[in-house]
Amino acid sequence: MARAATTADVFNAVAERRRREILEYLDSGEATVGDIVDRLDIAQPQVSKHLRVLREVELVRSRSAGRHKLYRLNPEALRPVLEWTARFEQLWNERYDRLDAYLDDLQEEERE
Amino acid sequence: MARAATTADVFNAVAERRRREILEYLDSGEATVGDIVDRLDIAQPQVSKHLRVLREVELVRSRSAGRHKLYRLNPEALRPVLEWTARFEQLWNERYDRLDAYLDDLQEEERE
DNA sequence: ACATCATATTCCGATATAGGCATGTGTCAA
DNA sequence: TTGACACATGCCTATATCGGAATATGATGT
Repeated sequence: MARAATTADVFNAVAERRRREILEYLDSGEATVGDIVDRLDIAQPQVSKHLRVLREVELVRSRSAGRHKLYRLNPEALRPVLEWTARFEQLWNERYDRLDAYLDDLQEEERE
Repeated sequence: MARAATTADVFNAVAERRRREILEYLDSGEATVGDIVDRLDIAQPQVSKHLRVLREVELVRSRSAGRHKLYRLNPEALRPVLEWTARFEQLWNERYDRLDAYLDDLQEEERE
């Protein structure tokens, strides 16, 4: 047996940097394959392939618009990752703070 | 180029089911390689290999105790995953609820 | 020194990837 | 219909995985 398919689940799909970058970009709204190609400087075929993987795990959805295809993020599909990760949250915060407080801290750090 | 190494970052390390299971098990405290073998029913060599990967990305630490080796979770290393995933959180909740409320809901669901 | 227990490493085979490049499919406009 | 544009797919190579089996390393007790 080899490594699990990238389409096996969201964890595998998201393990790839490029795909994470694509998702981050789509965070700002619908985008065309060409938009992604230009913005992230990835060859068009690879973008299409990555989008295929992301579509298979439901991380993105698409709709056709003329000869373009608009891709949009489906963040719901990331739930399993958040859920799984969050179960360990209390462990790295000895005072068992709530997660939102933790996230607030992160935002403050980013501000500096 | 092939797929990124499993030790390339935490995302890749955590993409593997077995490794996630090992981390979940270690959530309950230090454990021996043998403990993991027994509890998760994975062959010993594969457990050692998985632990190697997890160690390389700092997700676990180890200490020797006689002829045993005790592995413990280092949840800090999961931060990048939580941070990255959390940035999309507001998107899957139209009312922009706080994340802790979201988690509370999850707990209730699990209770049933 | 030796046998034993606990863990790590190596070799193997099967599989699947990501990127590069060429090509196919589909849509629009003249 | 033809050409141009947007996107998808196929083929190829290099690489890295996972599991299984065998073996190596390391510590313990006698």
